Amino acid sequence: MPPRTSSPMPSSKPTPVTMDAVYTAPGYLFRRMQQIAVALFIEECKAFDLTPVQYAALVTISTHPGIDATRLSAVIAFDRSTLGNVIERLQAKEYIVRKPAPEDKRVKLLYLTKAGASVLNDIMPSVDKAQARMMQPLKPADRKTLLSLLTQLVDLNNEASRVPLRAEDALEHLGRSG
Amino acid sequence: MPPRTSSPMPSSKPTPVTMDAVYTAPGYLFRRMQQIAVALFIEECKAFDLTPVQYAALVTISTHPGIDATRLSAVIAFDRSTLGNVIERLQAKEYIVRKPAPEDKRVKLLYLTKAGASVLNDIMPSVDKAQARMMQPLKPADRKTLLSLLTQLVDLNNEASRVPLRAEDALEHLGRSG
DNA sequence: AATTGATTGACAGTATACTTACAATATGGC
DNA sequence: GCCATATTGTAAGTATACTGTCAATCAATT
Repeated sequence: MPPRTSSPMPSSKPTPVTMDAVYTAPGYLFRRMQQIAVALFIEECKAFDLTPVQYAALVTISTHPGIDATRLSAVIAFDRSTLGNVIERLQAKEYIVRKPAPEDKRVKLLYLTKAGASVLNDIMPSVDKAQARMMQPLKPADRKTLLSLLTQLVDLNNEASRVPLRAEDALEHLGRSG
Repeated sequence: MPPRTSSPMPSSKPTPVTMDAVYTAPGYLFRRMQQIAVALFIEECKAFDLTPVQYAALVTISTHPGIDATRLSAVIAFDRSTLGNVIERLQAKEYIVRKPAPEDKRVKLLYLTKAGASVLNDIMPSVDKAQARMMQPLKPADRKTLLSLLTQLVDLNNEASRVPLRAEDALEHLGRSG
């Protein structure tokens, strides 16, 4: 972060504030891009009535049938409480079912229904289109650079988020790789 | 987006899904980074009880005293409805006041209070620290590259979001630049 | 076996972020 | 001056995204 003024002298006066304090902040730019990403996803996928979060949950349940809610939250770095509502909605749409785990009465295991597998299969091209659209304005080389830096940054900052990604830990017992 | 399988033959079978459908999607990475950015902001600024959105609103009201809610939403690309709640909270904390506009009975103009100006001045170093922390894991050259690409991408995708940034339009009548 | 501590799913509460709708008010064309 | 249209703030409804807390359950230690 560059200093907010070019004044070389310490001063007791309030620092003059400009909109740069917002517009050039990485946090603001990430918020904008997330906003844009969600808007494009919803637009491309409106025929399917699935949100980005619901899509990520469906993908994960598809690749890890029988996963429980807590592990699912760790695998996609969602908040556990938030995920409860997401699961309810997917269940209401009959895209997933919950079965009690026989060996642990606390746990409910998650499985795709036929309708869930079908919608997941059908929505894929639209998801890809949305993902492509948000990167489209950049030159291909710049897209690669951005994606690479973003992947690094998310990985290196993993512990900073309240809900760190714990893919490996969470999936140990399932004997599957994501 | 690369094809999801290497199968050269068309097939009626469902496409096999892997977690790459989530982890390598730019939209997922933007969501993660936003999550991380908010977490770092809250952590660094917890002494001030301000959220990132409330901070951005305060900065804008500070640089554009007498702005109204609709214009404010355009300047920081917030949803107008969402902003209503944000303004209420800032008002409850007595960081801003709303005064009816004399020439238009619909409009309420926004101004910082002394307490608002004070908290904005005081929180700045913590905000800068949070912004620096989220980029810290990258090498300085990579930080610059990422920030540049991100700025370009947000700008070029502006119209894609439901609430495009309209800084200039919104501020024409105020005779100020942000 | 009984207690301690951790885990799981659920719930309440706050804060974004969007949708649609609506009443009050302004504005422009006529 | 009047009327269709647009704007402003507000509200209700949905969906994330987090904070807590809690009861039920399980596991680990004594």
